[in-house]
Amino acid sequence: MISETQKVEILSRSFIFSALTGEELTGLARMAIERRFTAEQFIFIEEDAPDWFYIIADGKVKAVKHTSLGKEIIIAFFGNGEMFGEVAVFENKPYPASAQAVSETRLLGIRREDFLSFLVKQPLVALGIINVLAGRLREAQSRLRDLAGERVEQRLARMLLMLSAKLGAELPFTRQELSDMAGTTTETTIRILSQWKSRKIIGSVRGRITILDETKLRLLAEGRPRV
Amino acid sequence: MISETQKVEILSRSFIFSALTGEELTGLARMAIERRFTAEQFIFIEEDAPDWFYIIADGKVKAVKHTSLGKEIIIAFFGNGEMFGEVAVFENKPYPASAQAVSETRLLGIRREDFLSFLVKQPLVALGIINVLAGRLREAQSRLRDLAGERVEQRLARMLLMLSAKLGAELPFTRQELSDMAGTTTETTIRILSQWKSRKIIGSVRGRITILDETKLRLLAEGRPRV
DNA sequence: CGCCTATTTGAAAACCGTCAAAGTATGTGG
DNA sequence: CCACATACTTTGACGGTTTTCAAATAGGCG
Repeated sequence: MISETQKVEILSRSFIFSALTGEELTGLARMAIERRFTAEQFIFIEEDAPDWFYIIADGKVKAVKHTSLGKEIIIAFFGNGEMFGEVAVFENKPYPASAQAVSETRLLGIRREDFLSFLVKQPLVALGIINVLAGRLREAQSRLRDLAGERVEQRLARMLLMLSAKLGAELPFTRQELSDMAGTTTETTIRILSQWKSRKIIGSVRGRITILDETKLRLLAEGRPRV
Repeated sequence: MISETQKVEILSRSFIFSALTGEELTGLARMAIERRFTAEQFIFIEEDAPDWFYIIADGKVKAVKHTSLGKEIIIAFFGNGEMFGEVAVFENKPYPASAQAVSETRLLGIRREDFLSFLVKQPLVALGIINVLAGRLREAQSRLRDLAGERVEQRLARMLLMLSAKLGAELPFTRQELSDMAGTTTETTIRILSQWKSRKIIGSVRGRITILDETKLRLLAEGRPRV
């Protein structure tokens, strides 16, 4: 169990609540409950009822969908201070994807109705949410373009660049995860990354990839032949 | 030139403004100007400055992006009463895609700053926008999964089902447009649609596709072999 | 040390894109 | 009303990219 003060502290680190006063944050904190998950544990499953809106206090969560043959596709990763589950909550429809903890994770959960009634009184928070949703749509559209029209090598290069823009040059992902994000297979990802590794474009150790030569990666992302 | 009353009438047909009073609509109408476009004409181009937010009064608009080799990818279609350009406007970053009129189109355009200052005073409109953005994210995520993991035949089936859920069984698209949405080529689309046509799953005449057997299409979308 | 997961490599085949050419509607102007 | 231009549709053959299947290696943790 954590204190109200700690909840306020966690909420205040989230972009969408940055405009709130201490008092408003306290009001929000009173609606929030803490939930803990271990690595691999599911927070909700696609098609579940949209009862909870979440903010990550500490940890990492992935949103996944599955193809008709059961292949996992990673839709997004979320880290500290980020919200998720919002699409379902705002539409009042089942969650469009499953949410799974990637590592030990602490969340603050707020009930759908509580959060919506809070939201109508907080136009600035609504604007912040609009901003975040717009950003996610922009990213989704970019990925749609890549998946619909680019080769695997370019998709992987773009994926690494997108991730490193958000997380830095050290990327804590396995080849499997990268494949599930780029819409390809582990084997293909390995073949391409091995090549890049021998050309000193990236470095890697088990479950961790480092971008060494961003310039060359950018050329690969643009599909210039024989970089 | 159209009258204020007509603008109010057009705005009132839009979902996001359904909560507004006549007076509020009039205020919004005063900020809006009418713009007309002929088929094929570009309303804005990817990377343009995000100066305008648009509502479609009458017509049809597509959002397109291009791959590194120049192939066109259709991100979305918008029809009467729908907004577009919002991602750029809310993030205050360049438009993430180009917007092109598909047919003769009339728009209402509102300047970014005008619209944002209107928005902070209208929490219900903000909630409506959140709702629309959430819906678009849901759709984008579903397409991401399809593009990343499903075969072309299944992608086409799903695309047709998604479009028909929105527009009805009569779909005004060419095979080229369908290909650009499903991330494939005209030839492949034709080969698959021809097969479906001979199996009476769809019908088609130049630039128009009719869904005849939705049940079978659903099975194809799920990838059941030999339906 | 031994297990489990991540990574690697190879070979064969499937899927789909590419290229080339031709057929068929629709509309236009003479 | 016909002839032509244009865009959409169709078909076939070929080949490349990527998946699939199988098996082996390597690194980290209890």
